[in-house]
Formats: sequence, structure tokens, C-alpha cells
Amino acid sequence: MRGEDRESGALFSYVSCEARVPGDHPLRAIRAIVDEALEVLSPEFERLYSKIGRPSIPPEKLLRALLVQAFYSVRSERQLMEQLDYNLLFRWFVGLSMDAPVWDATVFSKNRDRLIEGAIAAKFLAAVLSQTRVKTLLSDEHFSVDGTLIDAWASMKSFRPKDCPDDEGSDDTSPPTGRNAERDFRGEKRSNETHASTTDPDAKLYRKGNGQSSRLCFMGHLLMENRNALIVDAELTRAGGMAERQAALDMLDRRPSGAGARRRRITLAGDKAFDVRSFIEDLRERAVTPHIAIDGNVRVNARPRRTAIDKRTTRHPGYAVSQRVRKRIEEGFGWIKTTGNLAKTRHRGLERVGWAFTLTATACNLVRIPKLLAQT
DNA sequence: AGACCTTTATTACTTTCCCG
DNA sequence: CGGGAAAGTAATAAAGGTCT
Repeated sequence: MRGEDRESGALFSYVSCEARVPGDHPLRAIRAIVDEALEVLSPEFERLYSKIGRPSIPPEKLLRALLVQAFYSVRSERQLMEQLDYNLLFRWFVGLSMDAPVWDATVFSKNRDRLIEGAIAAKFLAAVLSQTRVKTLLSDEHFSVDGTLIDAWASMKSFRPKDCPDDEGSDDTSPPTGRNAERDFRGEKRSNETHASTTDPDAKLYRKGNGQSSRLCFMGHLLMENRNALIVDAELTRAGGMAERQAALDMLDRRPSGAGARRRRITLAGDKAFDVRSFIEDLRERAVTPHIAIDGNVRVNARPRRTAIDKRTTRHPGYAVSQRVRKRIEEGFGWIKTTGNLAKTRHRGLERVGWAFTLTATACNLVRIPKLLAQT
């Protein structure tokens, strides 16, 4: 059951909490947007939570706490609760009165499944973007996509042959010596085909480029609009060569279409990894102009690679603009990884990591939106 | 009113990972 | 190795509802 109105008795102390947050504090504008979005999500929460039973911790508060965690790079959910206990600013943002006890950190784990089930992260992102003021910031015809690697919460030592996870691979000579034993991978062939991480089976071994080391990771993808470089969609997949293109198409296909209006032609910018004939065809099929960077790598036969993008596309000034703007998507990845603490996830499993990725992307937007609104 | 059921938070404990 | 930290899990307590 959703414990909604348990703070009513503590109005005074909430006010004194409120009074200590400066009127021009950046979090105030952010909270206004967050609260409006949470209001929209309210029926969803109603559906997710039981009517009876012990009152739940309001999911609105859980969500606001998780946003604060991203804003202030709080390392873990336990640390978050410790901060929330003593930090008035955090208390105010989350909506806890001064003397209200903080909840146990494990409630995040408990509620995670429920919030994932309701796809709350994606709906929250959508709810923020659909606000009338926010909409004016968004371009509805020019977009960019890109993907990045998110390190999994799994070590290489957990990467074991699928058929016998307890076996130390082909390394028969040295028996396991206690936990966290040394493992020598030299000469041992490892691939996603035959091996999987025992810690997080969804994590895949992937190498970004030649000469770089393979990591156990996921792949995070963003769809960005080009006017203010705000994130309009996020998706997390298993790492793989095709994942980036597939995720791009998925995000395009689920783009909200304007009520009644027929779908207009849009442009999509992307780096040279997207310069693949079949992908370009997929875009054209969807009435999407491919503003994709040209992959002109010189191959072994000393000939430049054949690109799927020609002058018909590149001659337009819009192509150059897209190429310039698309790089701003890195700002989003940068924030999500450094401030949002997602360079290496602490969650395990595709669903959990994906949920965190989308929520952190939303947090990234929330930091920027008030500043952008103030400029106009 | 009180036995009993459902749901969720909390507690206590386990597993896993990381790093010096 | 060993200790610290965090997530996960199972058992239990708490809160509210329903049925008789």
C-alpha cells in the first residue's frame, strides 16, 4: 500500500526544512519539474502497489532520492540513506520532514523489481519531456544517436565456461586457492559463445576497438534531440556489434508521434559506426534522413571503405550541422558516467542496469532543463 | 471483536566484488 | 589473503484489510 500522507503531522518541521533551502537554489526549479512529472505517474504507482497491507514508502520519495543520488554522485544506496539522514537539502528535495526517520537501504532493492515491472524510469523520462514548457526546448525533427560501454559489476574472474561454471576453465594445473584466487588466462580461449560471467550472465565481453582491452560490459544508447542536446530516449542492451544499430532503430520506432499529425521527415545523426548499408536502408524506410558520418577507413587492400552515404545527403548544409551537433551526445554520456556514477554499474542484470541507465539519463536532463528554460 | 490473510518493511545473514 | 562494502535472500515484524 502506498503510504501517502504520513507527513501531515509533521508539517511544521517540514516547513523549517523548507525554510533552510535558499529560494534560488537550483534544486528548487528541478523539483518543480520532478513533482509535475510524478503527478502524471501517480496512476501508474497506484497500479503497481497494493491497496492493502503495510503502507509502502511512497515511490515518489524513492524516485526523488535516486535522483539526488545521481545529482550528487552518491556512491551507493546505503550512503544515500546516510546523507538523507543528516542533509537538510536532501531531506527537502525528497520530501522528508526534519524528524522523519529515513528508511532502510534495502527498500531500494525491494522496490526495484516493482519499478522495473512498471517501466517507471522510461515513463518518468517521457513525463518530463512532455511538459509544455519542456517541449519548447525540444527539436522534433533533428536527432542524434550514439552508444557507449557501461562496465558490468562483474570481474573477469567470474567469466567461466558455461557448461561447468565451477571449473577454473582450462587452467587445471593450479587448483582454486580460497576465494578471489589468482587466475591465469594466458592461452585460455574465452568468448561469449562458450563463457559467461557467473556474477552477471547478461554482461558480455566486448572490445571497443582494436588494441583496446576486452571488458565485461553493457552498452548504453541515447537518442538526443539536436536543438538543446536533451536526451529524449535511452536504452541499454547487451554489448555486441549489432546492438548499437538495433537500439537506434528501436528508439526511433517508439518515438511518440504527435497526436493525429502524420509523421514528418526527420534527420538522424550518428558516428561512422552507423555507416552500414542495411542500416541506412532501414532509416530511409522510416522516412529518416541518414546524417551519418562517413566511414572512410582504409582497408588492407589500400582502398577506402565503401560508404553508404553519398553527396546527395552530404551536400545539404543540414548534414554539416548534424555532424557538428551530434558530438554533444558525449556530454550526456560523460555526465551519466562521471556524475551519475554509471561508468561501472553496481547493479546486476540487463533489466536493473537498464533501469538505472534510463533514470540517470533523466537526471542528466533535469540538471539542464531549468538552465535552458531560464535562458529563454 | 478477533482470527486470519495479504502486502511490504525490516532484520539478519549470505554472496560477491574490490583492493591493498 | 583478508577486510570492507554492497547487493541479494530468507525469515520475521508490522500494518492494514476481510470475514465470521
